[in-house]
Amino acid sequence: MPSADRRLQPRRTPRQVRAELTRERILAAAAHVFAEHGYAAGTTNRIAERARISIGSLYQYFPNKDAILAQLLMRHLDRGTWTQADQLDLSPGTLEATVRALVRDAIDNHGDDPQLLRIMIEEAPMSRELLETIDRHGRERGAQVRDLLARHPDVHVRDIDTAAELIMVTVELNTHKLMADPRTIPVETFEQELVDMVTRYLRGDR
Amino acid sequence: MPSADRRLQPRRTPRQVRAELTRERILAAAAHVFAEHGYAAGTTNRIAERARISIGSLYQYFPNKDAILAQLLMRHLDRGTWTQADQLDLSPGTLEATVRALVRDAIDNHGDDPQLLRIMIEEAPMSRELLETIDRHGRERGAQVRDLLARHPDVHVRDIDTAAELIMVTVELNTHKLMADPRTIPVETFEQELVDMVTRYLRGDR
DNA sequence: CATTATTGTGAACAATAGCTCAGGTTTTGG
DNA sequence: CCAAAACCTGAGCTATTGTTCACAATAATG
Repeated sequence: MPSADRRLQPRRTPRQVRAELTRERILAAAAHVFAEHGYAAGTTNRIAERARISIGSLYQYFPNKDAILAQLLMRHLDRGTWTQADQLDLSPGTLEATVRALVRDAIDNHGDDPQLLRIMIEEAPMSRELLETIDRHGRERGAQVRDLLARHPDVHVRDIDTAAELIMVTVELNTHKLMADPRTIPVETFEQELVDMVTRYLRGDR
Repeated sequence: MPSADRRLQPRRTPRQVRAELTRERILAAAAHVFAEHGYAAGTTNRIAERARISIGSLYQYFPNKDAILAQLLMRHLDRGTWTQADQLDLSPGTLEATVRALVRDAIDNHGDDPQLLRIMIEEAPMSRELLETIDRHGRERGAQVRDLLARHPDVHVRDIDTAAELIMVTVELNTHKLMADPRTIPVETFEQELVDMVTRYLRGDR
C-alpha cells in the first residue's frame, strides 16, 4: 500500500509549447482511460498509448500515477462553478427557486463524464494535498449555502449548519447516484422531486 | 482487468468441522484486512497471515480474491434486516413513525464496521452473481417501501415509484456518508433532520 | 491398525504494473 | 550555424501480488 503522501509535483516543468501540449494529451488520455477502465486497471502504459506518447514522457510531467488522477480531480474542483447559486447572492428569489438553483448547479457539475467523476470520487488515492483542496472547496461551498439559507426569510430549521450540511449531502449524492446509474428516473422528474423534498424540509414549520 | 465473471465457487467444500472453522477464520480475517487496507491493498497473503493459516488453505475454499469479498458482501446483504419497517406492515403508525423506522433500520444496518461496508460498496468487483443478488435485494426492499407508502393515507406525492426510489437513495446514502465520515453531526440530530425532511416530502401538499 | 479421504503447508511461478535511464531528437538562443 | 537546453523514446528493471502444486499432516472409516 503506497503512502498517500508521495510527491505530486512533476520532475520537469514544461517550457516549450510542445511540452505543454504533451501534458494536455496525457491528461486527456488519462481521463478517457480512467473513465473506461477504472483507476486500478487504468495503467500508465495504457494512458501513454492512448496519448500516443511514450511512457517515458508521461513520467517527465507526472511523478507517479496518483498525481495524474489528482491533477484531474483538482481541475474538476477548480473548474466547478455554482453560477446559478452565485446569482442568488445578488438577487434572491423564492425558496423553491433558490433550492432549484442549487440542484441545477449540482446536476451541471456532473454533466460531462459522470463515469470519470465516479472514479475520481470513489477510487482516487487521497493525498494530503488533495484532501485539503477538497476540504477547502467543501467549506467554501458550505459557507455559501449556509449564508443563502440564513438570509432567506422562508427558511425555518432548528439549526442552520446542520440543515446546510444535510441538504448539501443530499443534493450531491442523489445527483451523483442518478447520473452514474442507468437513468431509471428522467432528469426533469428527479430534479422536481428533489427540489420539492429539500424545499419542504427547509420551509419547516407545520 | 480481470473479468468479473470468474467462478465464485470454492474448489473444495468443507466436510469436517475443522475445515468450516478455517473458512470462518479466513472470512473474519478478510473483513479486518479489507476494512483496514482497502480491497486492492488487502492482499491474500495478508489475509492468510492474519487468519493464521497458510495461503494455500485460503485457496482451498475460495477460488480467488474476488470471491472472498463477494462472500462477505453476500452475507451482509442476507443478514441485513429491516425489522422496524417490517413491524409497520402489521401495525402502521403515523407517517413520521414510518419514516423513522426506515431511517433507524438504515442506521442499524450500517452499525458494525462502516469501514468494511464502504469498501464493499465502493470497491467490490461486481460479478454477475453479485449484481443479481444486490439487484434482487434492492427490488424486494423497493417493493416493501413502495407498499408502505401506497398504504399510508398521509402520503401525497406525484408518483409513488419515484418517491420510493428517491427516499431510499436519500436515506441510504446520507446514512452511509454520515457513518463513514468522522462524525460531524451527532447521530440523533442527523436522524431527526433526515426524518423531518423525508416526512415533509411525503406529506406533500405543502 | 491400515487405508483412504480430507485438510493444511509454503516455496515458487507467472503475470502485471509502476517506473527508470541511457541515449536519441527537436527546439532555442546567441 | 552550432552548442546547449529541452524534450522524447521504449526496452527493461524492480517489486508486488494472485495463484498453483507437490507434499505433509490429520481425521474418518472399517
